[in-house]
Amino acid sequence: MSHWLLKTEPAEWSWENQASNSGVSKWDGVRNAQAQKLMRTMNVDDLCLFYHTGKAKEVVGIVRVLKTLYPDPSDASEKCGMVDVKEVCAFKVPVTLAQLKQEESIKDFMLFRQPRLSVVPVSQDVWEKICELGGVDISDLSEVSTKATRKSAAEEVAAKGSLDKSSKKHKRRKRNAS
DNA sequence: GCCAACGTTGGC
DNA sequence: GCCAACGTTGGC
Repeated sequence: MSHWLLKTEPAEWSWENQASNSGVSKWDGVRNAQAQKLMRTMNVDDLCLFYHTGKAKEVVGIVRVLKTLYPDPSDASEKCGMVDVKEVCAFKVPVTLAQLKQEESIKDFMLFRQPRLSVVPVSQDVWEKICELGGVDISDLSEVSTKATRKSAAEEVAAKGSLDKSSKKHKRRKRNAS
């Protein structure tokens, strides 16, 4: 499984927006060729850091890839694709870019070297570090992921109730309020 | 197919 | 608001 960082300008699409609609959304509007190439390699259940650019400049939560790349109808050239993502959890504490830049252990994070790229690969080291800083328990995430992998994402959504029932240890995730 | 000029992104 | 770093466009 791979990890990613997805950037968004909160004025256009924020974590609060993501949390609505059962936390599910299309990640459309990506036009950059390199970002498209990276998105193409995303797999179902890959986990992504949800990053606010602009004034905020901080990682605020985690989303999971629900559907791999498919055509983005908002692209007139019909060449660009998009993925579907679903909210996994919010960070207990947002992790700022300034904070990350001070971390000696993740100096080679691609986010620093290519600040304009809106889809950034995240190494395991960086993933663990950022989740730790955000107050998120990674083992809790792998439980969700492993379970989801057994069924396709579509099935998971459809069979949500039965999944909940059949899993003794299942921890109920926070439903989006608002 | 090169490259200058221009546009865009996003950190500072 | 500025500017560095890219990306894109279009003339040649």
